Amino acid sequence: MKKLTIKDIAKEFKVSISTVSKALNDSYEISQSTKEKIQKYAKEQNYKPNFNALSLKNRSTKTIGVIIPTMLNYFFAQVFKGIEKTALEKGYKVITCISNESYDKEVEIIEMLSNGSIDGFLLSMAKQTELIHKFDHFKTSIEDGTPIVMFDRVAQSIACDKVITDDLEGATKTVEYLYQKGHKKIAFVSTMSNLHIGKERLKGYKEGLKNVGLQFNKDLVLNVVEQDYKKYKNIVRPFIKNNSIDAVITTGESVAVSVMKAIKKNAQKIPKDAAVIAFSNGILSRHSSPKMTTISQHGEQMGATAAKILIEKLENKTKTITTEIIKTDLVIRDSTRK
Amino acid sequence: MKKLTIKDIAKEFKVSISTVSKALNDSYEISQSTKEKIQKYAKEQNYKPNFNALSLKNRSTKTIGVIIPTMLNYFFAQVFKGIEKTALEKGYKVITCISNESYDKEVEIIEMLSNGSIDGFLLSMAKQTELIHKFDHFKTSIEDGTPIVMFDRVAQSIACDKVITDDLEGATKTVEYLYQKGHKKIAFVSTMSNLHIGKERLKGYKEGLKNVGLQFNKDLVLNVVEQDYKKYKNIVRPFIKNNSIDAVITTGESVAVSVMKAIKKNAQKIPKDAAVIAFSNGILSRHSSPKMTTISQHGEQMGATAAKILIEKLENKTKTITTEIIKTDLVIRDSTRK
DNA sequence: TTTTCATCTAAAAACGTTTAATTACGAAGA
DNA sequence: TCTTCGTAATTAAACGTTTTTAGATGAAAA
Repeated sequence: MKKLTIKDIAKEFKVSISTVSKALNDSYEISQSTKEKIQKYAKEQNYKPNFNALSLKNRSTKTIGVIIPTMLNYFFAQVFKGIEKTALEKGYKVITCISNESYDKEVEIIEMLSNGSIDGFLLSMAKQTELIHKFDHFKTSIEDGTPIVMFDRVAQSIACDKVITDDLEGATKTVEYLYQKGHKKIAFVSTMSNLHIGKERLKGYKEGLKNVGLQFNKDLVLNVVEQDYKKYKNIVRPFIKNNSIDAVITTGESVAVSVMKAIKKNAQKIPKDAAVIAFSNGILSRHSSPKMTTISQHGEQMGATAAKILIEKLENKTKTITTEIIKTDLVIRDSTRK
Repeated sequence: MKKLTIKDIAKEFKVSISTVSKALNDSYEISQSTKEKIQKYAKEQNYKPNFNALSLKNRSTKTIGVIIPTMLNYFFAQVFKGIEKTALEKGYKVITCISNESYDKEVEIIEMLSNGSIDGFLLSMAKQTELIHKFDHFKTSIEDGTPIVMFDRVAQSIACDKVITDDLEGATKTVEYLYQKGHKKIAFVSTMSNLHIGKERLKGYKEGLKNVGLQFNKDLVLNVVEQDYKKYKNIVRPFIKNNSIDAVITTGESVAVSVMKAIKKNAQKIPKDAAVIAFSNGILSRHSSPKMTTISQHGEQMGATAAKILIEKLENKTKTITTEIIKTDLVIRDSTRK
């Protein structure tokens, strides 16, 4: 019933607790016979060293704090999968908290976990935090000796390890790909124009246009606010109707679905008359009709990389600060010409 | 830099550590003046009692272990959201592990966390566990004093608290609803015929038929294996083609999309000629065309309920074992007649 | 026989807390 | 004056480990 401790084992064999501890750790100081019987007994009784006692002693919890804006998003869920898997492989547990895109929640979580619960943080900023640009909580944590590795939505000005996707190049390459397939009027629809990664994608779009010799036309850029996906239609439809577009790049799959509907409504065939490509990792793109060509982001790899970097830092294998860039992939499906 | 401890504060004021401890806990044994100056200082210096020391002393970690089959699933992600939110509100942290539907992983996780890392478990069984029907790891954990609350995929034979959805009634009501809208040939497509909840849904379907006086016809039941969603088409299309169906209930949204496509292919209009209703919480149903009518499962509420039950148990407010049933809701969208 | 050494085991301190038991000291009551 | 009491503080033990330091025993060396 009650958990077995080293003390109980000591009593069982009428030896001191230090003998038991050393026996279990296979110390040279302990005779073979003693070690054997103690180890055998411990195994039989399923003895497990108490986690809190160990953490207290070692001043290390083998636990990582993860702060993620939401889990109701395929990309972040993928990142989390990568984190959890890698952490477990390396013997680390994961305490996961959801910031819900709120700055206050983020601060609260960091506060709460800064009492020796965890060895380091893995986090992606809340939207609100990025908008109001308040990063003191991150700085404090790092200064207090709790390292942070940021992923996807990172704070430029904070000196810490980062893992990001190559949003810029992803967009650039996509424009080039579309141009190569014969598209000339390529639109860009963004649901994250206020976020850094949104800006990067736009920048990449412009760069792509320049690379292929197309003129940038601000009328072909549409910014919609995320969340109210039901309203996408009202904004997207006129945009498609009023511009004779032959390709659209979107920053997310949800709005891409709206775009596809609008294109069809506009009596254009996909991909014959107009192609659609979305930044996405979701399931929507795989089930839409036609199935969507996407710029895929390798969320799991991002999570795994971030976890690896943090753990190496915690185990003092690295001193330097790095920014790892995860490449995007163009996954060709049926919303683009063959 | 280094974390402030009670000892440091004691040194600062040249008092004993117990005085500091009592002062911080506002004990009557300590004079007002001493309490004030110590509390003030602690606040200024942002003192936080060490988590591991506390856990060791109190034999309670205020931490919950969550074992979830996957996060790449909107329903489970919703459940997790509910868990995390409720836990945090009640001052609990959450260590989250993904079983990936694997029995071995599940066992490994329970082993790993059974060293005083957590006070209790919140879990939904891996598919494999349910199939091979091996529940000893659950039993052991409970016997060793670590309570478990199971959600959604629960082990009938284990005596512990459970939170489930009313799959049976959800299906029954749906059949009745469809009948009332004039449907007579109602099919049932399952992606989880081997899981208990799958069986419940089938049972509910049959019951519904009986209630409205329709004959059960096994030809109208289609079982497909989950996962290979790309292959759904090959199985679903002939099924739709060969049976003159006027309504379909599916256990998931992914296969429902296939069903809808097959119906269209079969030159039937949705919902005029055939209606489709899926058990689902996902985003697919909200973005499909037509938008799907669903039996919605309240994942967040399920998570919140499970967390609440576990925490009450941990804080000794409850002794009894309960099974909480979360009702489903029929969310009417455009794949059913008005 | 005494010293020295090797081998094994035990005691004690430490990690950061809380709390029961104890002490110190001055004021009030006898 | 002596006892009793109340207040404010300290000491010590405990939670479960690891690790440093110390001790015991017996055999080999002198």
